[in-house]
Amino acid sequence: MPGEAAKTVPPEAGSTATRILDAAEALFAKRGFAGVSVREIAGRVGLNQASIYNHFPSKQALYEAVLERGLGPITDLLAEGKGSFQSRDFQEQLLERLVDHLWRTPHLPKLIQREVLDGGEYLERLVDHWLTPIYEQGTSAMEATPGFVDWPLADRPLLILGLYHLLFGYFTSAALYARVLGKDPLSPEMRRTHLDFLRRASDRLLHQDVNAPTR
Amino acid sequence: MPGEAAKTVPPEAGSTATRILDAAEALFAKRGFAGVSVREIAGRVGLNQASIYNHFPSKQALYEAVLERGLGPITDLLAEGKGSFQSRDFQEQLLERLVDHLWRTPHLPKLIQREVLDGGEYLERLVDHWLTPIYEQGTSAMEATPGFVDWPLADRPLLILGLYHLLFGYFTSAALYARVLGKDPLSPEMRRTHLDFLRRASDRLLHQDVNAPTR
Amino acid sequence: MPGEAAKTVPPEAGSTATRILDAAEALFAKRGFAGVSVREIAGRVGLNQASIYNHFPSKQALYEAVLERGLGPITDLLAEGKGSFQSRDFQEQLLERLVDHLWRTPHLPKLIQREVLDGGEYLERLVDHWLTPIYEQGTSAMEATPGFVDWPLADRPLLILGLYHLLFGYFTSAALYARVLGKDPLSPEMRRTHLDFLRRASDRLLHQDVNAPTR
Amino acid sequence: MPGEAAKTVPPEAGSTATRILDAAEALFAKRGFAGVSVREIAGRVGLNQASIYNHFPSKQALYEAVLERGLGPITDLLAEGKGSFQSRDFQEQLLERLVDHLWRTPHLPKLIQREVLDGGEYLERLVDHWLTPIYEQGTSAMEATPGFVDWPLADRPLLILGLYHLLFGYFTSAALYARVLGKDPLSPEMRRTHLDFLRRASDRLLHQDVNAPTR
DNA sequence: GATGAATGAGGATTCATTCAT
DNA sequence: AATGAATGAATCCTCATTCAT
Repeated sequence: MPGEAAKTVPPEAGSTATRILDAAEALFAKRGFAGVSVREIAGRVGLNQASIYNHFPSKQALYEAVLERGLGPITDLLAEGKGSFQSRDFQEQLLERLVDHLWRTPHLPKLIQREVLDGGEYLERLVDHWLTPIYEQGTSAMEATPGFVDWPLADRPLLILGLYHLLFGYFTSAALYARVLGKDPLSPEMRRTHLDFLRRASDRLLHQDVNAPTR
Repeated sequence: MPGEAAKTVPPEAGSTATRILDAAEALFAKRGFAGVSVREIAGRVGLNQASIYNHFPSKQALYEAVLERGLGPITDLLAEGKGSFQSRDFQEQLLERLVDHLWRTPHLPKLIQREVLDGGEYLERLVDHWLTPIYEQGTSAMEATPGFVDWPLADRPLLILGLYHLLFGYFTSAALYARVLGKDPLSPEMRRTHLDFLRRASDRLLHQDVNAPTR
Repeated sequence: MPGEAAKTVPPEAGSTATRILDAAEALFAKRGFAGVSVREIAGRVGLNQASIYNHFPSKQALYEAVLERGLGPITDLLAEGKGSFQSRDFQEQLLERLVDHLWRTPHLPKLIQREVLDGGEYLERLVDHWLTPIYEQGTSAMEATPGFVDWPLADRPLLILGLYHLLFGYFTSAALYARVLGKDPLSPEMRRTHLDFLRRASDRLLHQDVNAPTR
Repeated sequence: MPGEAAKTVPPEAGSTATRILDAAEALFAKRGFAGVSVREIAGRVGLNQASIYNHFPSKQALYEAVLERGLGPITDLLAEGKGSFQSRDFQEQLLERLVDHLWRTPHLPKLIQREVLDGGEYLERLVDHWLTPIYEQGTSAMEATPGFVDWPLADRPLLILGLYHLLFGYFTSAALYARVLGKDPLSPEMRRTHLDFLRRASDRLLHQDVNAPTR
């Protein structure tokens, strides 16, 4: 998108390590691990290249610190309501809070999507240790949701991941949305539209008593 | 990152240029433009790095050739039925043919997603020259679909892009699916499940007479 | 010693790889592995830094190639007369040929001494595979030499290694000799003196009927 | 290279400066000036790299302090008996005291040998100001030793330097000895063997009435 | 006296690209 | 069409050193 002109992280914005993480997060999200040089990250923070290594032992470690920092709140969010997935209210609330968080950290979905595309090993750990438990618990909780059990068993995992794509896709494909919609998808006024759409879509997919034949 | 099992493109598989494109497609899909070196592509084809330049003038040009080759059939597919989006039969058929094509070229969605994440300028051209016209025509055609006009005006673009994510996400996130499902998402037996799921999901989103209050 | 002004290996002197080896040998001998940069080696050969890597995969590999090339002839020399150490004539001849070789490759002893000082692993392989067998065979052959068996058993290994130091020390300490002697120790006229000295010294240590009390 | 077993200089062992010197001596001996980083020296002493500069103005100065501290006692030893070289008793005694000193500071010969190999300028000063006078005085004193004057004039400097190699070589090549002898050359039980050998060897080279034809 | 952070210079190595063969 | 060799620029990272705290 616009304004590629080297934005600098303002010097007052938190500790040096935090400012490095901020700059790295933005850059890794925009161009991926291989597409970003340590020099560039340092430049954004107004540091010499070598100074990065006073805060992080390697580019890889910095990358992982970025992921860690970004993913923590999300897995927390999910883990938090471990026992209450079956309540529709909770589901609504969770959706709202997730959307909220993503709107505040729009780099995050891109980072995750890049990690997923790479099949990176960090993803592996994340999925195994955090997501799978939550996923399984969530799934079993959903068994109580009428609209969910309408779906064939085999489709249910795809449905859940589909919901994930519906949610994350908006951010990972912001560039595409911008082009197609003709307006900035991250503008404040799009936020409500986005949430409304997600509510409606998940409603149709999850909470409807469906007798309609698939054809 | 892992899984480097040096697959070589077999010498008999088409012209040298084609074999280069094949190797490049797989690698660019897996690791992105910046994450792949010309040397590595050449290695996969059993060529010296210099030889690549007998077939493509630059790495960038090779990358674009890969995109061109991959995207052509898809835009053709879409452009083909320019006038007939309003028929539900056609929509069903289009979905089936798209899924078909993607199953045959599973690298493609990854390439596209990377392009989208990068906000690459190639994407720009593609969207402006090809997708936007089709998108607009498709949208206006869909106005005849009852399940579609149930959606608020503002949501409709999001819905269409959401369908895109539902479809493409399966491939872009193959690594995630593999981990979560515990089985190879590209195995032949998953194919039908995937198509079934897509049918059911688009059905619910598009073709249902919905009176259910969104809450 | 004199003339530190970047001597360049003349372009006509053999293949590029050989010229790299020559330059590297001289530099590694003079300043050790860590004290020499690839850039400097390349500079001496009149090459760009990167070009070195067209001929050797790494600095370490280049270093080992230098050792290999230098040590080969010496171990060959030793291995050659495997069965004939007991003949005094052969011993004389061996000494002469060794001295000859070292005078032609005066960098070599320095390289070896540096490797010995480092306790490098290359030395390990060399000693175990090449030197130890020769050493053992040589030792047992010497049992027939009267002047040798005069030495207490425990001293014999030290004696052999002492002879090695007498021989190699002249080259490893060339700088010291230059300073102390006040003349270039590698000048042609010193060569005979050196050989004479070695003959006389080994004679006294090895071939004398000694009854003199050690004190 | 191997054997990095991070030995730390114990905190109680003397003043900080001394502990730095100890750590630096061991490391410089093992890997040479260029092969050791200030960070590593600091690490061994349990200090931050910057702290080194509270005690020594530069890496180079630290290196020279190490040499100074190590070489002082040796040149003292030699200078001490300036007038009494001609006595055989003194020679014996000197040898014993030298060996003694070296066994207590086995890093020293390695440091010296590295300096010699480098042809370092510190060596230059050392040789010119200290060694040459002693060497000349020693030589002229030896003129009274019958076994010495048996040697041709031209050989005599080589003989003296040869004795030096016999003595120092044991320490500079400790790694080689370890490998060839199959036991630790610095173990206490080797000490006597070593001294005995040196006595016997210098005896044969220096104190024998030799009529035996060199052949 | 100790240290965390900063930095310019330089370390080895890889990059995409060119060119003569 | 293929390649070995060459190269300038860039890669990540380490170096010795400085300085404010």
